[in-house]
Amino acid sequence: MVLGPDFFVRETLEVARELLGKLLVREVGGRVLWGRLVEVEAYCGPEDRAAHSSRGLTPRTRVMYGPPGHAYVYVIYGMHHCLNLVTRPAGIPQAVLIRALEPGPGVGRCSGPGLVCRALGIDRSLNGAPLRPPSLYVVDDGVRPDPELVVRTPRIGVEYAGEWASLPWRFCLDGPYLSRPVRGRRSAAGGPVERVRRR
DNA sequence: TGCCGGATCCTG
DNA sequence: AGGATCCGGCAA
Repeated sequence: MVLGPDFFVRETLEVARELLGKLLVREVGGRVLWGRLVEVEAYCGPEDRAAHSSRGLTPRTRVMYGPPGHAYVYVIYGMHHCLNLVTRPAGIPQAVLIRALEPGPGVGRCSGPGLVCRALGIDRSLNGAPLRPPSLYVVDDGVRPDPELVVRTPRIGVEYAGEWASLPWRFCLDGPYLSRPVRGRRSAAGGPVERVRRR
């Protein structure tokens, strides 16, 4: 089933946790691209100093202040896109950053927020778009992730956010598709994970 | 109007 | 370890 606003309106940390294992689906140019969500981060503005919305309502953060179940897409470092899914009712500027997917058939490497957008053909034209077919949406296919594999860590790349940086608001489904390995865990073989060939 | 840093990725 | 590359936010 397709997840709608009543899924995304809830507590952002709860939405983030429950997004693990769901399918992110992108339909573009007659193709259906998808992957299973394995890494997300919760951004709980405006209090959360790591969240873009901690600076208040601006043209960029406008979508985060809108209703739940919409895409917030922004450009970072001048060359990459990052996809967020807006949570909470309108007026509460929070969202979940999509950091990594286990790619579906024919989909390229999706381990990292920029790579997710590259692999699924997501850019700023989707900023503010509602999460529903036929362009971009999230599907629950009934597969429940093994709770043993769910790991929480601090968020990536938000060192500037002071005490907010250390909160365990990154949610991972442990495995080979994370943007960065989870600390304190080893691969099944016990050795270093083989570096995936780049493209 | 101008400057500066960034929720990144890739190569050396 | 550093470069690519540009937009948004803030100061002036």
